[in-house]
Amino acid sequence: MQLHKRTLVAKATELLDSYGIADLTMRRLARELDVTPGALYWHFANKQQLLGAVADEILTPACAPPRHSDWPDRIAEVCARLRNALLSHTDGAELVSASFAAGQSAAITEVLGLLAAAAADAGLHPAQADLAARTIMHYVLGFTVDEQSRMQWDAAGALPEEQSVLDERSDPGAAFTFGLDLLTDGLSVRGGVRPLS
Amino acid sequence: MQLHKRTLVAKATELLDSYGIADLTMRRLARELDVTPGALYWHFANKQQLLGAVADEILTPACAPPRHSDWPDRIAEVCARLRNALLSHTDGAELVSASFAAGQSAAITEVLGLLAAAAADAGLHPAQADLAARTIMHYVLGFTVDEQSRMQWDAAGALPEEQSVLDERSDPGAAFTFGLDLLTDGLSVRGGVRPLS
DNA sequence: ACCTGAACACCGTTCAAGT
DNA sequence: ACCTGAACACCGTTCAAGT
Repeated sequence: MQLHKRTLVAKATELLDSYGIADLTMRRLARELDVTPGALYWHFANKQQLLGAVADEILTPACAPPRHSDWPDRIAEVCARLRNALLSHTDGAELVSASFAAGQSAAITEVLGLLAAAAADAGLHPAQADLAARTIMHYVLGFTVDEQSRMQWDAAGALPEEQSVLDERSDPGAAFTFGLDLLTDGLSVRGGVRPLS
Repeated sequence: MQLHKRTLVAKATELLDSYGIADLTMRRLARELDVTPGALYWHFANKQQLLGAVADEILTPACAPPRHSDWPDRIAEVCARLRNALLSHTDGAELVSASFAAGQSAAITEVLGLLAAAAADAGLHPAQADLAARTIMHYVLGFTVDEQSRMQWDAAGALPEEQSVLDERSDPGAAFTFGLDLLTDGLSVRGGVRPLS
């Protein structure tokens, strides 16, 4: 049976979910597909490109058109979807972060577009809106890489167990929202278009 | 002559500056020091730990006590020093970013402390100040990784050459300041302590 | 205490040659 | 067009044994 880009990406995503990014190697992927390592290079020029395709796969849910019309809600919605997408795959944040840095994912560019549009609605000039979008993206990726590495570290080791108060320190969701609100507040100051609240 | 941690770190930094992070391998470092790869593992438990020590070396200039007393100036000062430190070594941002994610650098913790103190002066509660510090750190690292990869990409290839206007799009320094101001504005909104201007 | 020798178990990538 | 075979040039880490 013939090999296709999509079967490659599907199996790669499966490997990622089961064993993590360290074990997502070209050789292992080839073995799992019962082909020679060289075969993969007919479909992808190199590993970076393959990882970019996996990043696109992971980010599909985050690319859907936002439901909210108010710009602060739209930013919150896109970022929440982004974080959820990253968290639903083992080492998802790390993989997407690497693909972002390498500029290998079309889906990341799409998400950046959604964020830039929201920033423009906040009143920023196009060039500033682009910068703001990248800033938000860096925040979400950085935060989620942190969060996920802690999660996976805790899942294997001993963790202090059950805090009584659910403040920003113990609840990652609250911490995420806090940092995002910091940026959103900054946007409304610089853009001049304040949120409805 | 005996091997010491500091000679190891010094040679590793030298390798980084000359050939980049991809060529900073344990085997190459050993070769350059005229020892067997195994010798390195007497001084460092693993590669991550060695890279953490290099990150500490890189970040030394960023750990100096800030000169400014006003909190927004202090944040700007620390972040500018941080960015400069990263930019003065090949792949410096990438290396420190990795050590941050791995939690292997004491110097990063120190810088986080400086930022958290400034955020507290802006009027945030301690837990919030810690989160704000991490948010700023994610921004600076993410931005500088981007900037540096573009720099090094341009240095080897063809670049469009000389924009006439020095706006945020063409001037990395202005873009950096813009994103940082976004966060600083957010801090003053949430903290209630507005900057002097 | 500090290092060597030698191995273990891998990597990404290329490319002539086959079908 | 698509894949195999086989190589090239490497990795990080471990550990008995030497000094």
